[in-house]
Amino acid sequence: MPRKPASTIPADANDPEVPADFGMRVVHWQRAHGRHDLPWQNTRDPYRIWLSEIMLQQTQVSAVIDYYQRFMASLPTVEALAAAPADEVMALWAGLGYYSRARNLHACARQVVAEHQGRFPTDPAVLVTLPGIGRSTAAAIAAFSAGVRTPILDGNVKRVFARFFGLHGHPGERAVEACMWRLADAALPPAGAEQARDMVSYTQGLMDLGATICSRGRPACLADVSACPLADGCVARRDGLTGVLPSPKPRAAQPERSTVMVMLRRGREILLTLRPGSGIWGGLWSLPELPVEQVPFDAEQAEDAALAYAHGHGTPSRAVFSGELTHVFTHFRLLIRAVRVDMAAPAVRDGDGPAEAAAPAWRWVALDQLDGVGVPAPVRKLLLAQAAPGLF
DNA sequence: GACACGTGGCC
DNA sequence: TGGCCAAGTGT
Repeated sequence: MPRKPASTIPADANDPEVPADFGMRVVHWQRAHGRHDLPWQNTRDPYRIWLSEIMLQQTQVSAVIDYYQRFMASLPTVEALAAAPADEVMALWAGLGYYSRARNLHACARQVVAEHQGRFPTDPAVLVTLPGIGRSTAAAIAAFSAGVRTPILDGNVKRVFARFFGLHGHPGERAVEACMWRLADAALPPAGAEQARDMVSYTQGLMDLGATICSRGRPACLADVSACPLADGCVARRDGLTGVLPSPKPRAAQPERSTVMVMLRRGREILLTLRPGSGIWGGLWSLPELPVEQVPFDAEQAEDAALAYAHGHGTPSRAVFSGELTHVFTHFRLLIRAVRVDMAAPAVRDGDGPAEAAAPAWRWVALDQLDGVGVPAPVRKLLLAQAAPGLF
C-alpha cells in the first residue's frame, strides 16, 4: 500500500503569516553578504540574464560559469544566437546536460527576433509564452532585467520557504507548491520608489540564501544563527526541523520480489554464472538462482532444491540456508535468500553445466579474487559475508 | 500529474 | 559507493 503522509498545508485562508519585513531582510542581507560577482550579474541586459537563467535550470553555478563565458563570447547577442546554426548552439551546450534547454534557447532567440524585434519582453506573462521559459524563469528575467515586482519559486526558494514557514509535504505536491507561490507573492519587498533595485537584490538574495546559507545538507544557522537573516521567525530552526524540511519526495511503495541464490562452495571457490546481456544485472557474474520461489518460504525445501541443483556441478555434501538480504532497485525491492552448498568433490570444469551456451556460462571464482569480476553489489555483499562469517 | 531530461557533487 | 539532489520545463 503506497504511503502518503498527510499534508499539513493549510488552506488558503490559513496560510502562515509572512512577516512584514521578510522581503527587506533578504534585500539587506543580499547587499551585505550575497553574491555580486557572478558573470551574469551587474547587468540589465535581458539576453545575458536570460541565458544565465536557462543554463542555471537544475544546474549549479559552478557547472555553469565556463559554459556561460564561452557562450557569451561566441554569441553575444540575441540576434547572433538567432542567426547561428543549431550545430553551433548545441556544440556550445555540449556537456551541460538537459539539451532541450539549448534547443528551446535557440527557438526562443528566433522568436524574440521575429516577433519582438529582438527586444525581450519584461512582462512575465509574455515571457512565459516563450519556449524554455516557465513561470519561475519568467519572473527571474523580469525582476533582474526590469525590476518587475514578481516572485520566483525555484528549488532554493522552496527550501527556504519550507523551513521558514514550517511547511510539511513534498514541494512537488500540487497543494504545497500552490501554497508556496502564494507565500512567495506575499513575501515580496514592498512596491515603491526603490522597487526595481530591491527586486534585483531580493530575487538574487533568495537564491543566494538557499545556495549558501539555507543549504540542503548543513544549514549555516546550525553553527551560527547570525548567518541567516531569516533565523528570527524560522519555524524549522525553532523546532529543530532543518534536517527534516523540505520533506523528501514520497516514495511509492515498491513491489517486492524474492529469489533464492545458491552459493556452491568448493574450498575457497564459489560458482558464479554469467547473466544474460539484457535485464537486471545484464552481463554481470552472479550466483545461480533456483527457478521457483515458494510462498511461504521454506528453508528446508530450499536446501533440498539447492542440493538437487548442485548435483549438476559435482558432489554436494550438505546445504545450509545461510541468510537473506534486501536490495532496493528503482522500481522494486528484491529479497535475496541464500543457500550455501558445500561440495565434497568437483565434477565439472568452468563453462560446463546444464545451461551450457556458446559463451562460458559458469565459472569458479576464489572469494579473495572477486575484485576483477563484475559482480552485482548485493551479491558481492553475500559473498564477502561468506568469506568472513559473522558479518551475516 | 507523473515522467523524462544530463551532468557533477556530495556523503 | 550508489542514491540523492541541484537556479525547471515540456509533454
